[in-house]
Order: sequence, then structure tokens, then C-alpha cells
Amino acid sequence: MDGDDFEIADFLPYMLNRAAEATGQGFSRHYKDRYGMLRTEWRVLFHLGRYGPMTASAICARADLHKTKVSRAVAALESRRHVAREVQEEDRRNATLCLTRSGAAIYADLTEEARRYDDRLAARLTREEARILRSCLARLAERGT
Amino acid sequence: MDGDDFEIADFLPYMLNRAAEATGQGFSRHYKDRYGMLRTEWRVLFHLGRYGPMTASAICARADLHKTKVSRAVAALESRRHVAREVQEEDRRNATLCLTRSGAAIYADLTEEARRYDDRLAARLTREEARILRSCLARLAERGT
DNA sequence: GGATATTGGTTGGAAATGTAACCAACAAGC
DNA sequence: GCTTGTTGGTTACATTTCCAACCAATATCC
Repeated sequence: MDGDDFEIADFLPYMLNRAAEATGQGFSRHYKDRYGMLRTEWRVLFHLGRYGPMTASAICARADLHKTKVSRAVAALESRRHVAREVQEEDRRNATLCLTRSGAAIYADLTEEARRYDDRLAARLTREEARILRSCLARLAERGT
Repeated sequence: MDGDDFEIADFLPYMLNRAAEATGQGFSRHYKDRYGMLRTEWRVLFHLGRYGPMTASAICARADLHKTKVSRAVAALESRRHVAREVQEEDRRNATLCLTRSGAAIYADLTEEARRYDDRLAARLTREEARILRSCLARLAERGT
């Protein structure tokens, strides 16, 4: 069409998107097929399991998720009794969320899967490449530009 | 919660997702705010601009997009007169799509923006890191595991 | 020359997401 | 104590996306 050689295949947002989609979809069967969870739900569950009980807004901040997404994910997890909420007495707007026994079991299972999955992905890269990749991704994830 | 130290922050699908979202959102204002386009539309437009006229299914294959997304994106672009379709006589199911003059102008503009945007992103990395990053992303984008 | 696939593409309805408006609990100003 | 603002969180509605069914044109089989 024109003389230049800009390839969308080399456009970083596009490459990142493809890689994210391919790897994310590969892992999704673990939480989707096995537990009927959505990605946001898995993410919320993970944060509670990894960092312990916290409020919804703390999850928003840590996971960089919008509060409506967290609200809905928590509602779904709660309805399936994977998380429980306890309203705080000193400020009744806040509710501390935590995993129930079944939530903790799922967390343990999925975390183990995630570790294995991550290892399989990293196996496509050399150790040094993986290190650089993570470092680049962390920088690119910062907003701005 | 338990004794291990698996960090979701190091889980590759998660890191990829964050980086893809951050960079993708940064660029979206160019096609969204300026032309009211959706990401899929920009992608379709790009493919037609970069690789020349082709059928919808060719776009599906090249861009790795589902046919319903392409169908709707084409419909939207067509209604704004940025692409035109020409039914092929030898097989009337097929229609060759191509950019109109206005579509080509948008392509030229957005391509130029994309190049600049990509440069700004790459500026956060050394030349060698950028090379390795692209190489890793290409490998991770391959399905399977 | 029909029945039966197959293919290119569209459409309809359910699920998910984004945005903004909303509500209830608390905090501050006066 | 009563208006005014903030904050944590939910809800409503519009927009997107996903999946499956669909339609029309061609190819295939007999």
C-alpha cells in the first residue's frame, strides 16, 4: 500500500496483547472449567489467598482492578461460599474479606497449577531471557506516555 | 496464608496482561477519541492498509480474530465509509475489502502515531532488551502448553 | 439434477464490561 | 444538629463480546 515497512506484528501493544491472550487463555481452563470462575474472580481469590484478608478497595489497589469488577467478583465468590465478608465495627462501610475453607482449597490448587504453568511458559525461554522479559514487562506496565 | 512465596506479580500471564492493558490503553485514545473506532476496527483497518485488499476471512487468519468480530468491525468501518466491499463474481460469497480514501488517510495517520508510540515505549528499554522482549513475546504468543 | 456438505459471512441472545449514577456510613464546617 | 463533602461499595444501563444458530452460494455425491 505504501513504501514503508512498519509491521503491526512488531507493534508492542499488539505483541503484548497476543502473548497475554494466548497465555491467559491457556491457563483459564484451570479456573474456568474446574471451578466455573471468571478471570477477575481468580484474581481476587488469589489476592486474598496470597496477601491475607483485606477490604475490597485494598484489592482494587493491589490488583489494579476497577471497584465494580471487584464488587461483582466478590459477590460471585461469596455466593459460592468461597469468600466471607465481615463488616468492621469501627467503620461499617468497610468489610474485611477472607477466604473460606473451600476458597483456601481452591487457592492452594490454582496456585500450584499456576506455578507449573508458569514453569512451562518459562521453559520456552532461557533463564536470562525470562529475567529480562519480566523486567521489561514491569516497566511497560507502568502507565504514562 | 501459607509458607510459599509465589507472587502473582511474577506470574507471566498476569504480567503480560498488565503490560498489554497499560500500553494498549495508552494508544487507544488515538483511534478511539480521534476516530471513534474500536480496537478491532483499528486492527482490521490496519491489516487492510498494510497488506492491501483481502477478504474478511483472510483478515481473520492474519489478525487472529474471530469472524464475528471482523464481520462487525467491517460493518462499522463500512458504514462510516472507511472501507468498501466488492463482491467477487467468480464466488459471490466472497467480498474483497479495501480502504476508501478516508480509510487510507486514517491508516496513514494512525500508523504514524503507532510508530511514534512504539518508539516511546521502546525508549523505556535498551535496544538489546527490546530485541529480546519481542523475541520472547513471539514465542509466548504461540498457542500450546 | 437434486439431496447433502462445506464455506464465507451475518445475526440473535446471553454473558461480561465500562461508565456513571447512586446509597449508606462517616467526617467536617458551622 | 444540620447541611455539605467523602468514601466504600453496589446498581442500572449502554456497549462489547462470546457462542451458537443461521443464511446464502458453491462444491460434492449419487
